[in-house]
Amino acid sequence: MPPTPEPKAAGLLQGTLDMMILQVLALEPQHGYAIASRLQQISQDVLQVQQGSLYPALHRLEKKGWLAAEWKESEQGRMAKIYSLTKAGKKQLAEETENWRRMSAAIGLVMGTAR
Amino acid sequence: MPPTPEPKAAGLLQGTLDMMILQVLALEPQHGYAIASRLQQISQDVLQVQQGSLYPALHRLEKKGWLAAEWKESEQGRMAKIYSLTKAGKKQLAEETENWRRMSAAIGLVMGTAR
DNA sequence: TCTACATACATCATGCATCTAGGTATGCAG
DNA sequence: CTGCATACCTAGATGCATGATGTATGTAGA
Repeated sequence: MPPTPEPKAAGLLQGTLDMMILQVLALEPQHGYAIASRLQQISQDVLQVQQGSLYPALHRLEKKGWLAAEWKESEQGRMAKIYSLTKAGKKQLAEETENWRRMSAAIGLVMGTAR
Repeated sequence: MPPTPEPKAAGLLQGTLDMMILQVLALEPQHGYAIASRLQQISQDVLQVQQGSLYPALHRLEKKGWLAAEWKESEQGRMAKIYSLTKAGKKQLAEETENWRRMSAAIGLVMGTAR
């Protein structure tokens, strides 16, 4: 058998995916597939974004006007849908970030992880 | 109109309620209503646990064997269902706490809140 | 006494984000 | 020509939080 299956980091925290997508796009426009890779990479493999979560999220955000999409060529020389933050998306990101801070701080208080 | 409606701290982070209930009960056995009050108080009013979330969660946790329930008199002199952590619940709490740390740290990395 | 409010439990319908599992298509390495 | 990484997508199931609603009791105040 394999060396030890590794518990495998479970799913995402509900509600944080949208925020993280906005954050990644705030740095630089990206296509979906790349966003997922970035998140996994930045988080050192803790966050694994399933495609079945990713694409619905992108469509959700675009429909709400936080994102704009455009077909372009990716770095690998293929067509890809490049997403970028709209002005409304930037505002939304600020709001969600602030809310995350409040929430995680509150949970920290409960869990005795203050500081 | 009222002085300013106050944005009102939105709901909980999906998946964190179970962990927080376990944590509160790790300090001292409590009945449901008191658990909700504690959480709100400890979090300085950021976390508002709806009864429609609370009681299903308690039943969920009891069914899984993390909690044990017993009818006793509350401090206010009424009958109340007092919940306490089982041994399995203690183990579960440790696991969920560890997972929360990993997750929130990972999100912190993404959001540039490392530290 | 009557009313309102806090305590204390509970369920149901709804909404919604995520996951699993499937599918299409292309380009490149072996 | 086979497999893998890239790149997009959807459908169905699951599971949790919410809002609404319901019951019952004790107590403070009018």
